Amino acid sequence: MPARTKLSDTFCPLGRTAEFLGDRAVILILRELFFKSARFDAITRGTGLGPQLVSARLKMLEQHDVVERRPYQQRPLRYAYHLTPKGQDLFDILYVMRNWAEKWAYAPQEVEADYAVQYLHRGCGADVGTEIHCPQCGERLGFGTVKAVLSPALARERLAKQAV
Amino acid sequence: MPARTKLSDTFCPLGRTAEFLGDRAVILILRELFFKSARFDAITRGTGLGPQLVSARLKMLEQHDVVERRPYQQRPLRYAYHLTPKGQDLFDILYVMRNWAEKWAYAPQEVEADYAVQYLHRGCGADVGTEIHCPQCGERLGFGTVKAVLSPALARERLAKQAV
DNA sequence: GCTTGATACTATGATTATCATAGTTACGAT
DNA sequence: ATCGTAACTATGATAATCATAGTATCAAGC
Repeated sequence: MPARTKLSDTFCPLGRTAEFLGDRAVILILRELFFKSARFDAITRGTGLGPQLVSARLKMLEQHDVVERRPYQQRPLRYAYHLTPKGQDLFDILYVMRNWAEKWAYAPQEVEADYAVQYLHRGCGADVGTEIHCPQCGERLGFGTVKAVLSPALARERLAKQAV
Repeated sequence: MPARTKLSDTFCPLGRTAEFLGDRAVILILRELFFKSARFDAITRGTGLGPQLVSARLKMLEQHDVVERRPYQQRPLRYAYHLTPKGQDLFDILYVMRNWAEKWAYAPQEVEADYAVQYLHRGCGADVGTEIHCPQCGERLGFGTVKAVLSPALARERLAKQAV
């Protein structure tokens, strides 16, 4: 295909995230990294993707400072991949993706357990469930429960795109 | 390219979400729908994508029961696109994607406002910020704060993939 | 009644991303 | 000296995406 349209120069934060998280390969690679599969072959096997794709994406993620390549042995020299703080903060996104699938996208046969992946909060021991909550009042957040206020710059950008 | 590897028949909920959310076009289209741009041309212009792509993705999302096509006028007959409950529950994912970008992926020039999009909880009025919290103790959730417990089926699947 | 405009798409050909498969490099071990 | 392991790179086929243009249906204006 022709070069895909550039999205990263937008005031919309979601557009910028979509630019590189809107990619099956990236999501799967991040999953492996969160599961502590740090080595190239483990990532390749865990994702089922070809090595060129994995290689290309890891390089890209490294450039974006999401992933860091560190040697884990000297002879022969071998590198493993680790999440940077910026990459670790992507946890929220993968966590919420999991939430949605546990509720809506069922596995082929299902189910021995309530969840395919159960998450327990290390701090208090609670099962964190599949919802997100308001930090102040604790009520469930979701579609319609929040009001979006656009910055002037983003509002202008959106308006311009709708003009004919 | 050859048909891409099928991901949906996995016990991993994240893999199933990645199958169709791991796509720039889908994320952008959902953004427009959450912003109440329901009509085809509004979606096309708002995303900057070609009409064939938008058309193909909307059909796909309709098949997955994420989007619903409803007539908004009779003559000439015209349809608009709306999120189903399943689609509305994707809000959490887009919300958290926005959180990450507000913190890590800056816009070209920045910044007139703290956030490009500020979210206020309709229930209590609070700015919901950019973090997610434990529903029980209210502490911040993130990388390392939760323990993942895999179901037996998913654990077996992961083990099988790592075998040589 | 003929043209213009709006809306919602579909069709075409060029270009590029991804795939499966195989090959490469560097070393350790047998 | 060959085999094995780990981490990739190279190649050619195929499919997805893009820009651009075109189709279909009706309303409204001249």
